[in-house]
Amino acid sequence: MIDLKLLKNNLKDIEKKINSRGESFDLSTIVLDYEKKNSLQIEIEDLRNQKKQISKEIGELKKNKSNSLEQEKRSDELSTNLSKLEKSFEEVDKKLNEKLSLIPNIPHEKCPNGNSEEDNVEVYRKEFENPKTSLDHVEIGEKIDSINFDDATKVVGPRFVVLKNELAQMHRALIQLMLDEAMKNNYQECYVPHIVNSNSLFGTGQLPKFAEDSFKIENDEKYLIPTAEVPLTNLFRDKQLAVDELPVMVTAHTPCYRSEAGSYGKDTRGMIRQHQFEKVELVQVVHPSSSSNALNSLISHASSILDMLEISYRHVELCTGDLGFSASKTIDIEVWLPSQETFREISSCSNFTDFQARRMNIKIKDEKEKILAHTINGSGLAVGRCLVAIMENYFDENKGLIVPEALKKYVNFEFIPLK
RNA sequence: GGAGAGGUGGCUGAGUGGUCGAAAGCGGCACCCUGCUAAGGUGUUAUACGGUUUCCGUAUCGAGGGUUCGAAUCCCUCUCUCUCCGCCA
Repeated sequence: MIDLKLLKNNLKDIEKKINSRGESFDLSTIVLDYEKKNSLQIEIEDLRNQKKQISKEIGELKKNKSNSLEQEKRSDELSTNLSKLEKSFEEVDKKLNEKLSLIPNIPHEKCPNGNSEEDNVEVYRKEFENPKTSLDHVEIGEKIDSINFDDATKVVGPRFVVLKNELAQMHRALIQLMLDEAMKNNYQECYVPHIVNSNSLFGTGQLPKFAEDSFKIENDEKYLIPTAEVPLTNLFRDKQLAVDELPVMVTAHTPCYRSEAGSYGKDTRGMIRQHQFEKVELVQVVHPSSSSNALNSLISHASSILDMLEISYRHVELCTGDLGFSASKTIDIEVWLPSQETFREISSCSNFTDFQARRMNIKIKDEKEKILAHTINGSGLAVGRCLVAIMENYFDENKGLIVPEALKKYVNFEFIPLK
């Protein structure tokens, strides 16, 4: 949620920034609604004040056993007027909230302008030498008899996968490695619910606009989580954090469920885009003055996994047109996939400024004042895609899939042989 | 799933129709006093929104509705917590 007062005082500037995302929002009607709401509020409060006074008078009169009919009549009149005004106030307020909750965050000043992925800007690249193969992870999976999409389709449907044998172990080991790394970086490990209520999804910004992206539990206002960002960040909903508790740093491994509505025909091969995947998420709640640095630290925490695994990656700053709804600034970490001869997203690290904090009322208590916190998060990392990256970067066509050095202490084999 | 009890400020806990945004205590903050100081005294201490912004107004006692001139208090619905029983990984 953006700040209404700020919007009112900087309408043109904010409208321009938000519309640089590519969609055209009319923010001036929001400001008009806001002003209308305020003027109604003034009227209503005045009438309520009068009514209160009269009620007090009636109380006094009754105590003295005096007649209070005159006052009761006036109070009735005020009530009639009030209920009319209150009704229109509620309408305006509701309309205003509905509109406001659909407005995305304001992109950061320095966010590169652009319309799509094409306009994202590479800001960093790190390369490692690895064995060369022309096979993609699906073919590699077959060669080591460890990956099966048909079984998954039978059990549930498309966009799921079954992993077996040592590859399934490696998948699990990756989670362990990522959590260990997060804890080394002082994140507190949490085990969190994988189902959340609609308030939580509203808080992080998936609702109301992106309801169709999530799996909803039938006959219940609850959803499977699309990312651990939702339960982790909502741990702090309606909380007031003391300055000396900051920065709050939490992590969790969870499965993530996404309907992938609107991505028909996209990444249909392999396990790049699935309805269910595992992820280790990093979340920070920080003071506004340090959110920019916090994002950088989080990016380096996430990237360190790829440094350890020695797989080439780059950082890409998302342009205004590619930015997610709640984010003000986002750096994607993209990993090298030889089969596609391209870098693919494996983590998305964002600064949400006070946008999520305003939606879920996360505050920081200073000695003097209370201010909204800033929230930061990113994957550290997406496990499925990381496994894909390992498969394609560590496959020796004569030997099998080699276990990256950093992962060896988590499994009891050096490589997965060809079957 | 069945039965019962209960949700009041940072916390404990009074309050069953008016002068209650709410006693008292604890905790916090400010000042004062004081050589036995982990003591004493005084004051202050909720949140949000709005305004003509050192002040004023309105709302908020789990949430929503109702009764009433007037609701923390009465009525209805929902929700959450606790206890007991049942079932169960």
